[in-house]
Amino acid sequence: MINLENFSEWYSEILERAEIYDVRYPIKGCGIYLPYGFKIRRYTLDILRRLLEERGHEEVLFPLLIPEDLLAKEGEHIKGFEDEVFWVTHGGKKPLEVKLALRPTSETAIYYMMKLWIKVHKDLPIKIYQVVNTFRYETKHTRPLIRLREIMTFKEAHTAHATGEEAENQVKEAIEIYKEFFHELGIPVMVSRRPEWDKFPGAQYTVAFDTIFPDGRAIQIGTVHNLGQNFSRTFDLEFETLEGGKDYVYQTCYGISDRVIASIIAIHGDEKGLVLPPQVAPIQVVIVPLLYKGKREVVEEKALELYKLLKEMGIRVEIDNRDIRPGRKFYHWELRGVPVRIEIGPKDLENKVVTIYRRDTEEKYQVRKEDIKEEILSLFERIKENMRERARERMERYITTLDFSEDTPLEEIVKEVRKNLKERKGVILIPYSERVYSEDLEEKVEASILGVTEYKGKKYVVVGRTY
RNA sequence: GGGCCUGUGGGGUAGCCUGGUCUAUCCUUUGGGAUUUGGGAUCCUGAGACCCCAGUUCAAAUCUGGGCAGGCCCA
Repeated sequence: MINLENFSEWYSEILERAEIYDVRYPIKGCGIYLPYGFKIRRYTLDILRRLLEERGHEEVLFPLLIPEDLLAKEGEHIKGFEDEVFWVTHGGKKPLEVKLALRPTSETAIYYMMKLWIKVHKDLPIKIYQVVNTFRYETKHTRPLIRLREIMTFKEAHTAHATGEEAENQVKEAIEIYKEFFHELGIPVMVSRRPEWDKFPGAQYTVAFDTIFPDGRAIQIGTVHNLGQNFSRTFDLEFETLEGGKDYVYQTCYGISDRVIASIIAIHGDEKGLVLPPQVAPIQVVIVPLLYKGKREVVEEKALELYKLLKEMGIRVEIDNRDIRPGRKFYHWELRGVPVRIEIGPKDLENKVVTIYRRDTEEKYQVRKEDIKEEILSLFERIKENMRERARERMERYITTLDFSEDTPLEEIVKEVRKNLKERKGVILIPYSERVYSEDLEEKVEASILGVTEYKGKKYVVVGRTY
């Protein structure tokens, strides 16, 4: 129904037809979350908020504008962003004395304030996060929800700690949170430490989460940074230690963006449209009554009864009462990825059952009326599990492991990697060695080194084309 | 960063080369009505478009320049 061969085309068609995101706003890289898309976003963020708050994070909200001097304070950091900052230069007709940046990210804004908040070790740790829009003046191709000029959803967490060890543990916690988050969404990920040349500007090191899209390109969907004392030194985040001395705080930050929404769509979707994990589906169950003349009222009544039952269970349920043919409704809701559809018709009433259709496997089966409650709950679990498993398998097919020895000539490695990238797409894993782990190799194979990762107990360099 | 291409109702298109026949084609969408309903029904009747600015010309959807927006290829 929708061509899966051309991912790019499939993706834009889904966004439009499933009413997730409207790309037609007249500014490059800026679009609109439509109600349906917005709900997916909200339920996704609900999960993330829950996971963060369970582990002691608190939500805050910082201003969009950052004065130039503040943004420029950390040398390495600003270098990483200066070419892509949007500037507010005027107030009305008057030029501003200090230009104001639309935040490309909020480290500098937040750390300026942290200085006011931190005096002694008892003020630590601080674990805060916010969900905001950020801006990057992208010159390359923008892509809806993947490469935006206005990133509408950026969940950024920032922490400050009394010791390096604590910060290190915080990095681990963040990784755990994100792992759990992606697990909930059924999005398979690879976790790797980014190479020096590709880490977050100003960070000591960066750990990144990547998944692989159906076209075989890798995409970064989460990052965790250990900032050490880089920022705390420039922002003078000094505190009195337990022993009465002075030290600068140790910081971490980690972020998730709109790309998660793009991933939910891309990773699980099929030729019929979206397939949504139940936790983030705006409508979890849709009831389609089959209205034959003469038997209309009975069916409608039973549908309403069922609706009330599910509603009481806290399920997001709707009845589709539109006066169009059932087939049309089926396609409509399948396109939108509704996980479960329940059909009720005269035949079902006779047999005291309902007909259930699950979106992920496209199976249809009957359930006795009295078993519906239990069935739906366990079905949600089965759907989650199945989607996760299927996505994992799909990604595995895009992971190619190559085996080289220390004396394999570099040219041969390059040749093999290029060949495999071309034929198999996805990512190529090369046994770790220093001569391979260099920017030089990226140029030779015309792809990026995502980093170093553990895979099936061995250490590999991960290479792939990225978004 | 360099190169190529495109812009017509909400979406997809025909027309553009060779200006006039355009009151702009077809599919989809959409309002109203009839009929139908276990996988995209049908009929009747309405609605809806030449990206923006300037230029050439008696005349521009069509030609020229610029802007904006989008797509593709190479680094």
